[in-house]
Amino acid sequence: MQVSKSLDYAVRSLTYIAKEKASVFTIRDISQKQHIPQNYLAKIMRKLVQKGLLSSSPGPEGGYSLRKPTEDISLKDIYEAIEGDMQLIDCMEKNVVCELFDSCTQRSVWDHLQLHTLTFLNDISVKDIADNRITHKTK
Amino acid sequence: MQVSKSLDYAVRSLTYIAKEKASVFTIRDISQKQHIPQNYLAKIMRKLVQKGLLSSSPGPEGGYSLRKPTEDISLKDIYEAIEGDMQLIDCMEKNVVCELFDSCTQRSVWDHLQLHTLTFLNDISVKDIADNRITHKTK
DNA sequence: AGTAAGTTTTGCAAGTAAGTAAATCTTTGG
DNA sequence: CCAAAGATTTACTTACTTGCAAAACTTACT
Repeated sequence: MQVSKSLDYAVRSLTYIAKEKASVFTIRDISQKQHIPQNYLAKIMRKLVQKGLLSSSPGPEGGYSLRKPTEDISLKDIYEAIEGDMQLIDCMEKNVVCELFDSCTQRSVWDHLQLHTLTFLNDISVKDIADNRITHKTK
Repeated sequence: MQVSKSLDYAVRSLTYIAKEKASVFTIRDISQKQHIPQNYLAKIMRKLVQKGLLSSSPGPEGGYSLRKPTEDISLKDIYEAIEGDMQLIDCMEKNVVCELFDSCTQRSVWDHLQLHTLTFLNDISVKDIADNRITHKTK
């Protein structure tokens, strides 16, 4: 159970963007400041663009910029942009009716953990991180 | 962010053991009943033995048995037996003083999530799962 | 001593995440 | 139109997880 590099890089990049006042950022800038491999970052940014978190434009004066205010971008949004819908485990037999289903008390444990985690991620915005204000409201 | 197969298999196996009344279980039995690849399971069981959750003995009448009551084995114990200490992310530069440390508001987000997750795992025992009683006390 | 039932170890193959390098497309400005 | 600055895409390593197979070790029993 690990947060992937991709997700960490994505959050790191968006937080960087949130902290700076500029409106357009290049891959080179972000990758240098945040120590992220440039071509790898390019792929990550692409996903963020495709999912509508960022817009991009090539050419001089080009780069990436935010599509919405940073308080409206949650960690859950970033997670899903990068990794797709969360699925903490793959059920034993994919796309097949699971023989073990009836006796599977297992499943609900991971479901609970997943719900917990999603709630946690949903409650934190990029702005919260940029402002270093990440006390999670445990309800 | 995924629960590894290894961890899922480990929990599944221990839960199976907790549910049955026998005192000794063979790899073959567990792998057949729980649909877990036999040789892969062997490696997992080995870890559980090394970490003191199970004892094992070869030969006829041999197999694996519990080292302590199932209510005293938490998901956290199993996690740590299989994966080692939880580390949701590897810091940017391993074993090196991180240049970004001062401005790294990132880190504490993952620390919070990790703490959350560990608390969750620590509150659930194998017995809880076997008895299908996994309502987590969100405090 | 020998054999069967078990665990334990070793080696290999496929799939995926992470990283590296280079080529290609797109816009801006002369 | 041309060139430079940028994003985008493609291809190739590297390491790790998962899975598979076989060999090696250990105990109980006859």
